[in-house]
Amino acid sequence: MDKIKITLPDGSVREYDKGVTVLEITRGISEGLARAALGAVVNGETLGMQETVNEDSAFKVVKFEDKEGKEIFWHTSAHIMALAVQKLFPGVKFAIGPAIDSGFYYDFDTEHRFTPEDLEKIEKEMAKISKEGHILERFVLPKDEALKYFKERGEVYKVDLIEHFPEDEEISFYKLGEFTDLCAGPHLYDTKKVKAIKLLSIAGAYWRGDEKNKMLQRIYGTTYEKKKDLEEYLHRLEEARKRDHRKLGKELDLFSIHEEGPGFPFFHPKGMVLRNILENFWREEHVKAGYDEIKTPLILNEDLWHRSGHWDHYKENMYFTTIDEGDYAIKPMNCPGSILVYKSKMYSYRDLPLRWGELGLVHRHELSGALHGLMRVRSFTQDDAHLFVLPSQIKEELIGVINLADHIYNVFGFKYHVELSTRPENSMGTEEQWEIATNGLIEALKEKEINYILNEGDGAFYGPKIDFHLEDAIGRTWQCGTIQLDFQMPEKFDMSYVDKDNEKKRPVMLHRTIYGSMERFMGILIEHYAGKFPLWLAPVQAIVLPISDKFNDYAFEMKDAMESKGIRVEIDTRAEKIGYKIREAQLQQIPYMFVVGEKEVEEGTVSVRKRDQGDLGQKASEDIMEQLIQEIKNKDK
RNA sequence: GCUGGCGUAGCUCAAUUGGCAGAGCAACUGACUUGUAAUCAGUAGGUUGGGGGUUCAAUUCCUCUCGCCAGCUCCA
Repeated sequence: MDKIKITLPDGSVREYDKGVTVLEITRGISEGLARAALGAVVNGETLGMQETVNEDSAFKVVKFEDKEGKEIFWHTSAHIMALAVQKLFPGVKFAIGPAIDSGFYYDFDTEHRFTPEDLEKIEKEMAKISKEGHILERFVLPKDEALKYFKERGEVYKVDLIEHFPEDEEISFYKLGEFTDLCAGPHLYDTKKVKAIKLLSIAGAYWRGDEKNKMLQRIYGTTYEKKKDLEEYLHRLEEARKRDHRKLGKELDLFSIHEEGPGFPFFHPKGMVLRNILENFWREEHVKAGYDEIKTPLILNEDLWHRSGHWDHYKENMYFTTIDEGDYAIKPMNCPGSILVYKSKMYSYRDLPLRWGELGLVHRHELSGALHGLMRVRSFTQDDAHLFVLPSQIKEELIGVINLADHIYNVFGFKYHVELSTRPENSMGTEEQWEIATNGLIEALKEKEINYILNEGDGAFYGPKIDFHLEDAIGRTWQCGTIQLDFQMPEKFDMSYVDKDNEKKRPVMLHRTIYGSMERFMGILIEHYAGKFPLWLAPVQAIVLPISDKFNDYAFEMKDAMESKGIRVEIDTRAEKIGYKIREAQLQQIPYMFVVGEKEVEEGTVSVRKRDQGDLGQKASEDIMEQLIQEIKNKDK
């Protein structure tokens, strides 16, 4: 294996395997202060670092994988930005400034309103700081001295942070020029590497993320060592903007959202073709997986929502109405409806598990600022299902749902990861019930050998959940599927089945979605494919393009032949040149274009042109299309 | 909801210190009858998101309101 040679400041040379990024080398010094190991050289290049060190250790090399290396780079960049802001805007108070996925931010508290012009000024100042090559120096203070340090300087946010630290902990600081920050590190050795700098945006953010706290001003930025890498990143941002489903939804005429109904999307004919394909596919897969389908009403009386707990836990997100002086609510979730279906008769243990799917339209009053195209709306159709199972069937049924989700995501070529959310503060039920439910989910995940991220306290009010987060083509993730294990609703609604021993017993309820919602899933699909849908999803699969109107009759013949085979085909008979028609068909991302002119009429064929770029996919209709093309071409042979 | 920014033709965007609202594409009409990413000519299209105010005069300044965008919070 390739080795990296590192020359340490004392002249000694060490070798490390390639493939790890060695960013930090530390050296112990006296007086309880840690200082930079000066000038470690890796493959001829000076590296830097800072890290906690005790007096005994001569050197400590901390190896970072790529991701952590970037974090360090951006974290140092945040400090550079803070120093620049301190210089340009004296009196600014500092909150926090971490690295994030693709850069960093810092939260500031100041009367001054940052403007785009300010960002340019700050960028310039940062470049200057970078060039000057300041060293980041680390030192520690006991808690009381650390508090005193920031109190004297009026840094209320730093004081607030330190007050939450344990009493006996040493507080670590990093000093960069005139800017000294509370910071655990680690950092780059100096500022020289931060060469390509771009501040991206200004936004509001609450202190500690709590909307009751003061709103601070957050500046987002990103930095790279090489200008080329920054340009590549900005290019990727631009590409992401190009595949924004709100833009493509308009261009491809799939859906629209109007001022008359913020958060209530309208689906156009082509959008409905896509939506219906998704629904049909969903139904086919659920029949195979042993599901039945139900449908429950949108409006149900208020009393039901009191019983379900939604009144106490979800009221602020619900819409209400009055009918004949009675109080009603528009459903924000489908479960109570499903429960009423269950309660309409008696069940034997032999009837369970019941798996009831429902494409259920729900309405939720989301905050106006949260609305986002199809991804976050106020009315949406969940591809919901409720499973009523014996306690002994929990694990098996959970695994069944996980398998179904995995299968469906694979068809679309989505990668995904799973997150587990546990009991929130404002929830129903006993500690014991929550533990059993949470362990049930963990066991199913273990059995499937699925790694997951834990979100403490993020569960639904009636039970813990696992969420499936899908990754789109450019690496962003979106929460779609969810599985929730619920002991509360069956109890609230006194649900039962009759067991072997002739005793009435309580079923367990599973809530789950796979697409999540038709709307969000469509939004993700549009961005995932950048509008270049695989053939089986394309709203228009083919278009017939006559060279001139002399060939219209033949073109219609071809169109009819394809339609009779179930192909979604259009025809463009306008008096335009063929180049113009092809350009339009290409912009509409139509997978197949069939050009017909004199030659084709004579030979009884069509000339096939495939859409540029975009995988036509492997599912279903691909075969039919190819077969059809062959049939037309071989017609007279 | 909060902080900041933005709303001009169906779309993408112009309009100097407040001084006659414009262009390209799309649409429509006509000509052209076309061979693989934009044929030519013409026509029409606007209470400048909405209300109120300042002014001789408001797309421009002030104010309220609605919507959109980014972020926070929240979430399928």
